Order: sequence, then structure tokens, then C-alpha cells
Amino acid sequence: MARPAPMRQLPQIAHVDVNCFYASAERAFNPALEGRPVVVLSNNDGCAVTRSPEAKRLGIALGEPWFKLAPRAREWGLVALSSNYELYGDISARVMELLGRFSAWLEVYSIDEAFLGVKGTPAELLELGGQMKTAVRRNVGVPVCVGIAPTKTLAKLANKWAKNNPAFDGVCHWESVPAAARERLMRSLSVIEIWGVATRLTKRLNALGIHSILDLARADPVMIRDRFSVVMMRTVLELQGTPCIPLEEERIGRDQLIFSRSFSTPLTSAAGFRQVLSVYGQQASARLSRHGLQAKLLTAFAGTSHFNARDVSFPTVSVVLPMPTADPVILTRAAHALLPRIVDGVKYAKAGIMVTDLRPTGNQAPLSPFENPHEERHIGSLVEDITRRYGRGSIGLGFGGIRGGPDWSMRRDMLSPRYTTHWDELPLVKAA
DNA sequence: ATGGGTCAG
DNA sequence: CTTTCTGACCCAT
Repeated sequence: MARPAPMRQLPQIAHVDVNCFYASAERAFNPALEGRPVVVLSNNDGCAVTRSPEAKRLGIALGEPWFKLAPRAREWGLVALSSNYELYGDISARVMELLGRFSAWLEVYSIDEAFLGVKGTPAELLELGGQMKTAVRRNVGVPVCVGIAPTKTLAKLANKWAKNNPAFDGVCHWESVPAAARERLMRSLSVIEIWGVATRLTKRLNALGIHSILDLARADPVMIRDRFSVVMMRTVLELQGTPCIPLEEERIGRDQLIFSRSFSTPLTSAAGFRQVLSVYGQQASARLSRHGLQAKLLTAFAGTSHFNARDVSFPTVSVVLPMPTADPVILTRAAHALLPRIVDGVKYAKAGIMVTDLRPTGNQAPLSPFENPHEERHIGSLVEDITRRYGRGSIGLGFGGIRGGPDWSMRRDMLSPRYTTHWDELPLVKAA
């Protein structure tokens, strides 16, 4: 007698992401923020990049400039905070570590999102999603939603559904939802809601009569490949339930590193740039060594504000380095090649350097004519060590090491403490 | 190869 | 007064 056919348990993808991550991370350490409208601002306190649900309800848009919000903040009871990347990075690591206990098959997709490979019956998957949500909330203190589906694209869609429909209570298992309801959802949403489709592609799809997600799901994959790309074809197949985007291994090594920042006040002289480029050169050096990488090419660039119609200048220069290196002295000197291109008196709003053609630091000693005198003496790691012990700005190479001078550094007037990464900023708990 | 275009978070 | 910043990838040239 045949046993009952085992229920097919194809692997599925769980997509987990933290609700308005930056604001939630702030709340985890400052309960007074609970229930209040909170926004976290971009670099230089420029605009709102994360809004708590209460802030969204006030009609505050993503990207809204802080100078427009500030006058009404008091009236609204709005709390604005500068980006505290140290805090967010640490909270993120805790969330990911916790999720890793639910599946060894974990892809950390961004600071606040992860994909996990999971298996089980629909009931088990729903249960698992609920456990993830509860565990992260209880152990790290931030709220997450979970979407579970046969493909990454559908898992992201399920997650979004869970976020926007309280009936799911934060967890949506795609295939547990009746087909008619799924179809209704896909018919009601524009293709722009799909992962990988933004304004440009939406316009092009619309021109072909493809408006809703359902339209796209029913499109011919081959036609889509011919008119768009293999990437868009994968999206179509994934919407149809065929996995095309695998879970990725942790990316080891990068193709490029970029250091770029807008200034809190515009820079107008080559002298100021000399200092900025020195700092970037040293930061690039530190990050390269941390990743065990050396660069062969450095590009330095600067730019005026797009809001400034009078001055338009976007100088850029590329320098082939004499050898693959992470040496701060060499990188800084190369970055300084931009200086002659800086037009005096023009108001520059940002500058940056990019190192490319990266390769792992070899353990083979260079031939003597190519030896690098600074690396030889470990100046890079010495600078890093002192920076770590005495703070940024306490030491630096040449013009990068001077405290004070023109104030081009990032503006962060409303920064919360680094609750979890600095002893003197730990929160105090009082047991009454 | 590489620079422009597009997207994500 | 602003539209983050950083990184990846496709595609046309």
C-alpha cells in the first residue's frame, strides 16, 4: 500500500527587514521616543531619511529637507536625530547574528534586511516567521516584518504586504494566502512596487501596456528579455514562482571603495581641498587595510552644488598608482593631483576619492626597487592605532592632521549617544 | 574595456 | 538652506 505522498517541501526564501530601521534603533535605547514622531536625518542633517510611522502620518515625506521641517518640529512634537551609524551598525550585527540561528543559509542583504533559506510546511513556515519576529523584537528591541515565498522577489513583496496590512501581524507566507487574494493584490499594485523596478523601467513597461504587477507576472519572459534585459526577465520568472536569483555568498572583497561627502559649508580654495583630500586618503587607506586590499588606481573628484547655477565645476582626475598599495602617504599624494584642477573662488559642495582595481594584499615581498618605504615602516597602521586610541583628528598625515581650520566636516547637531559601542556612552539602567 | 544609465537601501 | 552615500551591474560603444 502506498504511503501518503509526502508534502513537497521545496526550499523557500524568508525576507526579514526592520521597520524604519534607524528610527527603531534609536527607540530601542530611548523609550521616550516610543509613540512620538521621529525622523533620522541624512549626512549633514540635510533631509529626513527615516520616519517613524507617527512621522509618516504627519505627512513628512522621505527626503524632506530638515530646514523645512525644523520650524514646525515643536508644534508637532517631532524629534529629529542625526544619523548615528555606529549605533545602527551594531544593532544590525545583533539582528543578523540572531537571524543566523534560524537558518545557516543567510544572506545579509543590507544594513536592515536579510534573506534566509527556509523549509517546512506552510504552517511551519508561518510559525518560523513569527518566531523570528518575536525573537528580534525581544532580544534586540527592534520590530521586523517577515515575508516568506518561493522566490526572493515574491518574498520581498510578501514582506511589503505584511507591513502594509495589519491583518498579517507582521508575517506573510505567500502561498498560505488564497490565490484570489494574491491576484487582487498584484492587480492593485504598480510595477514600481517590485524589487528592481523604479521610475525609468516603470515608464518603459507602461509604454508596453504593462502597468500592474499582475500584468508583468503574465508577460512573456522572452519578450521581456528582448525588450529589456535578462535581469527583468528574471523578475518576471520570479513573480511566476520560479527562483532565478539565488542566495548569495557573503561578498568578499569589493571592486571599488568610494569616499565622498558633502561639506557643511562650501569649500572655495585649494588649501581646504588639500586637507580634505588628505583625510579621505587616510580613510581610504584604513578601509583598504581592514579589508586586506590594495588599490592600483585612484580617482579624485569634486563638484559644485546642483542648486548653484552660477558655479558649475566638476573636476576629476585619475592616478595610476606606482604599485598596488594601501599606503596612506601614497594615496594622499595621489589624491592631491586634483588640486591644480580646483578653480579658485568657486563654491564646491562635495569632494571624494575612489580607489579601484583592488586586489588582495599579497604576502609576497615586493622586489626591492618597488618597495614602499611607508608600508615598510607601518605608518598606516600606526596612524590607525593612534586614531583608535585618541580619537579622529588627534593625528594625521601632513595637512590631514590639523584640528580646526576650515569647517567642512559633517554636520551632526542632533546625534544620539553611541549606546552600545563606547564605554562612556553606555545607557544607565536604574532599578527602582 | 569602460562610461553612462539604472537601481537599491 | 536640499534632493544621503555607496556599490553593483547591464548595455552600448
